[in-house]
Amino acid sequence: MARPREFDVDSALCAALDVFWRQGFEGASLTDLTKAMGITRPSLYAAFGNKETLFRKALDRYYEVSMGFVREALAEPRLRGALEKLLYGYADAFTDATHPAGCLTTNGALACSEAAEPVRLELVTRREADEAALRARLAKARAAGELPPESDPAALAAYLMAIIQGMAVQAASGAGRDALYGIIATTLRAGVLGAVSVQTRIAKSRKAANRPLIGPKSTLRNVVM
Amino acid sequence: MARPREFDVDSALCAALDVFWRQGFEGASLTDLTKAMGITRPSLYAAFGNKETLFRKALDRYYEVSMGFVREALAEPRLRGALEKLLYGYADAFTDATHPAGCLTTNGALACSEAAEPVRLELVTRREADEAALRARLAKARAAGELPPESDPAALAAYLMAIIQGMAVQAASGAGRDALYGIIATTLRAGVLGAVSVQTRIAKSRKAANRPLIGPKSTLRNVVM
DNA sequence: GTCATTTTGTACCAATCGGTATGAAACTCA
DNA sequence: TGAGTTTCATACCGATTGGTACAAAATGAC
Repeated sequence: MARPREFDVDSALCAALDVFWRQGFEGASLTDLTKAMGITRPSLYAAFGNKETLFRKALDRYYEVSMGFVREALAEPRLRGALEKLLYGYADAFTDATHPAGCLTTNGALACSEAAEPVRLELVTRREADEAALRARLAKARAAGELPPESDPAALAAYLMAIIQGMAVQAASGAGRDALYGIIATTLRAGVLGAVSVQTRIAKSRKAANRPLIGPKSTLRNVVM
Repeated sequence: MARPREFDVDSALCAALDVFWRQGFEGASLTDLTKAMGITRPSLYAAFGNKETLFRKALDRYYEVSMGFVREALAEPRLRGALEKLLYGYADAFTDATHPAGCLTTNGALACSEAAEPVRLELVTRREADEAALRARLAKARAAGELPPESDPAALAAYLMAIIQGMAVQAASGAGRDALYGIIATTLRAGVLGAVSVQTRIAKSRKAANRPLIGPKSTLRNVVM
């Protein structure tokens, strides 16, 4: 009943996502966007509203596609597996050769002019939601006895998010996948997961001795936790 | 022999620094800058060259003033003291109420348009230099026996820089000083410094037993390192 | 006071910013 | 073959971008 559009909305959005990812919200001009998307300005505005709504749709797509692993990582039954999948998933996403380096959520608008403030706040909200999801997973792990009762899921989540965001910064600075893997290895060896693995060993010895999961604190655990 | 300038170059640069810190290089317009500095555009160009050279001078000042603690932190004789001063110093700088939140080096230009690419590369270089200095300090600590010989200063430096940059992201997102202190506490309790403190305890017991500093590895250290 | 020198404010530059008006082109339905 | 509807390309909008030309104003040297 009318003239059909000559471009694919999905692939155009995908192209816009990459431009925002590489240049940030303010650094991406409409000329950059339309050129990458292969469409004209009026087509962009008819299909996506304006620059800000286009960014929000690109952000949704980013979470669906590139951050899809997060949900399934957190759904892992054991905490150690969940955190490993989570951290390595982020490292892979931040250094995926088919996309710009780093993280859209940190690249998009860490600091910006007053005009882009709504976008910045949206990204802050997303980061907070990511941290909340991780916090919930850690709380669940503590309830399951995978973390000692005196551990603080909020503090651990903030710590892990800092490492993830730090990896995002380093990836945006040119760090390769190997460098990020090294950071994760250090984290897993000496950090929170040290406690987790110790806890796991304790749980195993408890199981072998047929003792309850929740019991007196181990001196070993006190050292690392 | 000529008309004297009516503004103080230093305080004007200080004002420009805060604008760049809050809005990033691209997000700070000349109108924003001149308004904050209290000078006109020709005065700015006469005194500072152009926008990019102004940013570089502001960046130098940032390192001199707000990052001055880094040098003295790394100069601490013991590694534990050095890293504590370093981490808490960054947390304080990122949440100093007299300046914008976060870190100029990450806020300035993580992702940007092609026009700002030289500035972005300058910031990448600065971050690399910061990491190199930390790496050198860790290598010195390993040579002094404060870290086990099999530890990797490069990996540890990348790990610590990730935490620092992650704190910068969270501060820019509105996290307060307490939140950053919590991240540091988690790092010190479970992370690299766990190894350091264990090592220190081992060294102390060695000293008490009048044994050499470098000896067989402790099983305790194997757990956390 | 006069000159040379530098800073100041104003007013401006071309280029680009995000966003649109307009009319031709392309489609479905009748 | 129209009528109706939507997308397309072009050309444009006012506002803002980084950057300057220019002349008045303010100084020290003579």
